Amino acid sequence: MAKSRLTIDSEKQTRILEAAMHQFAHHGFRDTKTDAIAQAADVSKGLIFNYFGSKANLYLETVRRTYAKILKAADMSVWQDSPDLETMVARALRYKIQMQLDYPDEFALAMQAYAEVGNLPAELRTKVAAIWTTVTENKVPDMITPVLKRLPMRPGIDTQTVVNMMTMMMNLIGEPAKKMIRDDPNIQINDFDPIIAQVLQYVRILEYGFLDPEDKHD
Amino acid sequence: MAKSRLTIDSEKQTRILEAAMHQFAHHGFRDTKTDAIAQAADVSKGLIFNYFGSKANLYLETVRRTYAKILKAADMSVWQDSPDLETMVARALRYKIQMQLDYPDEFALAMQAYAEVGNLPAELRTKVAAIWTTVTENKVPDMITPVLKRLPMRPGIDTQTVVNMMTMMMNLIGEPAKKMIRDDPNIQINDFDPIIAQVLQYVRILEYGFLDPEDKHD
Amino acid sequence: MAKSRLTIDSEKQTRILEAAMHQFAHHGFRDTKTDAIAQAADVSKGLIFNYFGSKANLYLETVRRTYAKILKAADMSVWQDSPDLETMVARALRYKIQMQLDYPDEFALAMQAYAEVGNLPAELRTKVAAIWTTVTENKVPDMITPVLKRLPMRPGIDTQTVVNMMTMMMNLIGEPAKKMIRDDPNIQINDFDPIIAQVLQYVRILEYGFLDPEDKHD
Amino acid sequence: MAKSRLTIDSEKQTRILEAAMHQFAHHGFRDTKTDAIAQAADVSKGLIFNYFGSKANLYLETVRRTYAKILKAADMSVWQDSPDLETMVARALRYKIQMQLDYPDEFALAMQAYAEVGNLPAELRTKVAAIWTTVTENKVPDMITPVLKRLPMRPGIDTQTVVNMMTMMMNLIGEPAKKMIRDDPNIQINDFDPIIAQVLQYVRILEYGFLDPEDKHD
DNA sequence: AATGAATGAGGGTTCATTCAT
DNA sequence: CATGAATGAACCCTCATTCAT
Repeated sequence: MAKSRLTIDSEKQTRILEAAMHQFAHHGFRDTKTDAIAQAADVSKGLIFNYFGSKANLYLETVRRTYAKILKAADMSVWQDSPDLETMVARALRYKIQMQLDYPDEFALAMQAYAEVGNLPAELRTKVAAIWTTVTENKVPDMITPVLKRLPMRPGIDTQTVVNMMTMMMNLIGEPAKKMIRDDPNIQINDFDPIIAQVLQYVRILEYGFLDPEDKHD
Repeated sequence: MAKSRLTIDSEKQTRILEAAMHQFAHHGFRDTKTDAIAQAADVSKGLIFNYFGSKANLYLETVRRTYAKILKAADMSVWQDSPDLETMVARALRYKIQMQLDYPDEFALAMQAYAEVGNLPAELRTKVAAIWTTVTENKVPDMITPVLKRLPMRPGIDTQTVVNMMTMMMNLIGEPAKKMIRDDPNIQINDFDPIIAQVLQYVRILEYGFLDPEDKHD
Repeated sequence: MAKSRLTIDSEKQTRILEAAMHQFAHHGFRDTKTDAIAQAADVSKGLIFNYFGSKANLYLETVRRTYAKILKAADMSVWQDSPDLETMVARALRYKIQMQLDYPDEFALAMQAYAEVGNLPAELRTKVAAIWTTVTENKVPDMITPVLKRLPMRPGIDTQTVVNMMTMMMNLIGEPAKKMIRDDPNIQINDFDPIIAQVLQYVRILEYGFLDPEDKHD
Repeated sequence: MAKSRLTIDSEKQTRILEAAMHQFAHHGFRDTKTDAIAQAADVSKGLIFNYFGSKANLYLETVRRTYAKILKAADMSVWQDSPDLETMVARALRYKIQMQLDYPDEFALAMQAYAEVGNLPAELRTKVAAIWTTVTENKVPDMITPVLKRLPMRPGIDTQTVVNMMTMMMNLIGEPAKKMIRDDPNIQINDFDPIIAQVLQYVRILEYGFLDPEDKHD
């Protein structure tokens, strides 16, 4: 029978996870030192290993919980009942950026983790990838499809394809937003209007195409 | 008169660069050990330093040459005179995948290097970024704009925006293609038809939009 | 609150410093291996770096403390109130040799450090030289001048010149004494009488000259 | 029967020894790289090992020949028939400095070798020390004794003691002279007058003592 | 004989992990 | 349970020495 190894002081555990999130987000897995995490969490280095077993496992747990936290905090319903697609996109993006402002470390880690999957030690890589799969497949509800369903699609268009493209476009803001937040931590939500507008342009092209239908050339 | 430095056995140099390419591509900079490269290249560790000075410099040189090799091999003209946009995209993608089949390690490294720039040691990061800049700014011709120029654009559409979107769509195949090649090294070019078809769907949506123009709803 | 650095086990620290002193004294900076120090101190190599940061810094610290230790132990007053110069010199030399017997490694390191300053890596050289300067300028009192002041100097003789010569003569015993101690670790203080007598001869010549004043030749 | 291993190109051998002398003189044994010697001698690194077997042996040979060269060049008779001791010392010092100007590398090596004996690898140390012993015991003629013999010595004064002291005093100029030459390679012999004068002061004290014989105090 | 490319043992340093207290 | 001092495997890089040509 497995004994319940350890009594965990969840306050300390939280401090560790938060410190880990911050460090991993900013330095990546390899360049984050357990020393730094321990110091930031005001906890002994030993405790980290007591609680999480290894640096790799701490990383895993940190990533897992970070995704969970983001998903939990996200209230996707906000933009459910938008009058049209562009309004929905605009709302969704504003909401997403707002979350990025509210949870900068969480988002930074999520993006960092996603970016560095390829660099992780093989075993860790697999597990992180697994988290990613689980999250996107089971947890993130598709908010786009319902909206699309209410729109008249051109015959022959596969809805899933459109969803994919929409998703890509909406994910584009993540990186520049991170940069903007890093450069000016006091930035306001309205400062992101230009990049939102850019995405809206993309969306408009998705809707109507870039070709001129009037032009009957050849 | 004393020679400036060192006579280089280009066969060994090639072996080193190839081994380095392979290792860096699969483990990234930090997790690649000079020992492993030496062993893979069937060369002593010392020689690597004789030839390249440092691990960082070997990485740099490997990346530099890999980009150069890819660019040199790429004959962008192939799809220049396509009858229409979709044909061009199809040809371009087939060509790109063919190259990825011909140069799997090169592409893997290129993608890996691009992905891990953010995690490199500061000094190295700068230099790799510089390579990237040089390559994209000076070497890679924009093959899309000329084709677009011959097409009737809807009023109000910014060409650059369309180019960006087209580029994104065309870059999508890289990652899945890498995976497919890794999973089955004997894969044939035709096996990629489905993902090419997928991209073509994306392109068609970019051209015509996904909304049905006939449907005058509300 | 987090401690600034590291709790130091001063017993281990002492062992390290002693081992370092011994090794550096006998092999010099370059040829002393941190491995050897660790082994001699019965401590892991890592700990040396935890405590001292680098081999160079360990050297510096070892030299610094060695000088301090010698100076602290030295009670210069012993020979202050000697009836005459030769008695003072004899007492000073016996005292110095006694110290060399009590602190053989310390003296060996002091001499080695002094001798190898010129061969140290540039940065280290500067710092060791600085220690040397501090010690001689601020710590070592000039015991000779006061005694000389009480003696009638021949007109035209510069006191500083005499002090220099006296110092040289008194420093002569260091090297042979070290050798004698190394050859026979159980050597007694009286065994050094001959070399002390030798120095006294030198001193007597300094005092009275070697020329016969009676001989009015040509 | 030992075969005469190798035909030696004595021109190359000379170049090697000269380069070695220069390098060893300026960087010491450990910090001199065989690469640097080979390059300076315009000879392959391999040849050095063919001719001298090892770096240590090259060092030994270089030191040996350097001492021999200095001794051979020195014409000690120059100051033999001086009217008095001080004139002899002055002449000897000027001559010595002149040689130091003529053979800067040789003297620099001699001094460096003497200074770094303690730092040499054990085996090498022994051999270098042996050279030193041989040279001083068998080769350097005592130029001072004859002069002293013509002077009236105070009763009870041991001639050898005086010789030792005279030698010390005369060796003092070596180090400052080296420094001066290094600082200004175009320095002239007369520029050394001050330090020669200083030594003469020392000599005068040796002759007459620093005590005032007139002062019958207490 | 001469070359210099190639070797690889070793050295200083880092840092995840352990374990005695 | 918590600590953090201690460990030591690993890693990059240097350079004397070798040896095929």
